Amino acid sequence: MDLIKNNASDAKTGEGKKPAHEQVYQTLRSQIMYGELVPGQPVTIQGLTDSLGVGMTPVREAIRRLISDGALVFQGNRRVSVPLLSNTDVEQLIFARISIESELSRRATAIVTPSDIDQLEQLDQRLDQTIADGDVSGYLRLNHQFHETLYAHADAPILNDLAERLWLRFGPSLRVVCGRFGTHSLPDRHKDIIAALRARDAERVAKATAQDIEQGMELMSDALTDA
Amino acid sequence: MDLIKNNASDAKTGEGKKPAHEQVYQTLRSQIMYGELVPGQPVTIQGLTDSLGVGMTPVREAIRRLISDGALVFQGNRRVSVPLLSNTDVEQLIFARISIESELSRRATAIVTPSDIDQLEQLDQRLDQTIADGDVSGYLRLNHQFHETLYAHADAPILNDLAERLWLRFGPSLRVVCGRFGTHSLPDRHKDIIAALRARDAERVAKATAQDIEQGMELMSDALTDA
DNA sequence: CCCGTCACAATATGATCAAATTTCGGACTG
DNA sequence: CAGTCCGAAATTTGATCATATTGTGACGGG
Repeated sequence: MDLIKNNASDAKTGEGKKPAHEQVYQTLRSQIMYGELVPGQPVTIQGLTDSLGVGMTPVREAIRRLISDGALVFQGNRRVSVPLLSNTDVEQLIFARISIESELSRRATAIVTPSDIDQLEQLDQRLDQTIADGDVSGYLRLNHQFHETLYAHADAPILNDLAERLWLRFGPSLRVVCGRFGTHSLPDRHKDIIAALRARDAERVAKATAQDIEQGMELMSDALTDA
Repeated sequence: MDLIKNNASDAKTGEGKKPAHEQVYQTLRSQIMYGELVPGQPVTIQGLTDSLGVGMTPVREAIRRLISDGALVFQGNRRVSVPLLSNTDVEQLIFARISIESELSRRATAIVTPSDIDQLEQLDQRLDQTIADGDVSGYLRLNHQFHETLYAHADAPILNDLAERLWLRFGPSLRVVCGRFGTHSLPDRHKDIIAALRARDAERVAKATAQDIEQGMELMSDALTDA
């Protein structure tokens, strides 16, 4: 919330000078992706201008962008909310994720360096820790970071973009599942992925990725059906 | 409860019920998709406010949305333009289109009614006419409409959304290809698709769709390489 | 050739208008 | 007499615009 005023102060850090609408977008995107906003929860422009302390134009732009991303939906007349996934939605997401992300894994296999793989392994170890601790937020962030890091090495920006879009769609619902079942039931095929990466076996990497996705998503599907 | 009220005030566009930012989005989207804006061409906010006769807020929102769609790109410093596809871009688009759109075709096969198929055939006949006439704009619109109509019967909004996004990306470049080579060299696997639909052979429909996509996209790839 | 100044375009805010939902009051019915 | 239903006013929210501010790039002078 203080991210608006510090334009002048942290100009020396070299990181700043992002426009406000970009910051609002990043903030909201993170809140949605990691489930700080509950599915079905309404989102109002004026509420956000108030809570974020910026004018309405940047908020409007960020919301439009997130709607286009599928991270927010246009609920009837002039009302937006975090989407609630139906069973058919989840089923489509499973197909799309497996298609796109398996390919990203496959492409990354030939490109990653051994040190990249080490970095992934480190991420996975921290991920295991969050699972052991029951740290849902940490799990969501690190799980995403693991996949994001892997896919970043595929050198395929368009496919990457599609994958990001898919993650934005199921992020909020994944949080709900974790909140209900805890982290212990979560699947983790990451060790298979890492081993296959070391072996430079692209098909095995793709297969492990597909399994990781399928298990996680079907868990989500079951939980949503139950609700 | 929704009585139709005629807004006689808006004389410029002639119709009135959608918000302005939505109209701006649709207009720009259409111009980009059907190649009325050339790839690489810069797009300015003020230019659009002037030419479209609306304030800048709606224009800004529309542009953000189109950037998120991948239909426009953020060229460095506060400048946006229609994207120019590289070879690796096209190659990724081929993969994604075949993955997603083949599945849409597959799903549509079980759902389409005979009259739906007749409608598709009618579209395809009009499409042939545009090819014979060398009518590039008509070809682009009808070709898109053919696929859109087919996919609409797949009852898979999320996959549909992904497909639309992909079309937005290659639309402008497709126009360039047609402008260079004319319409006669364009592939048309639509008759295979229609025949397979009538036979209710989902795999054959998917295969024909994949071939239609691959031929068209590779033609585009060649043309871009040549340039 | 470098630096300062000027101009233009984009960003951001607040005000204003329109629409919709909600709430409150009254009337009608059981 | 009480409960419910309908309608109008009020509040809340969204949409648009006009305007001020800021940053960037270009042009000209030193």
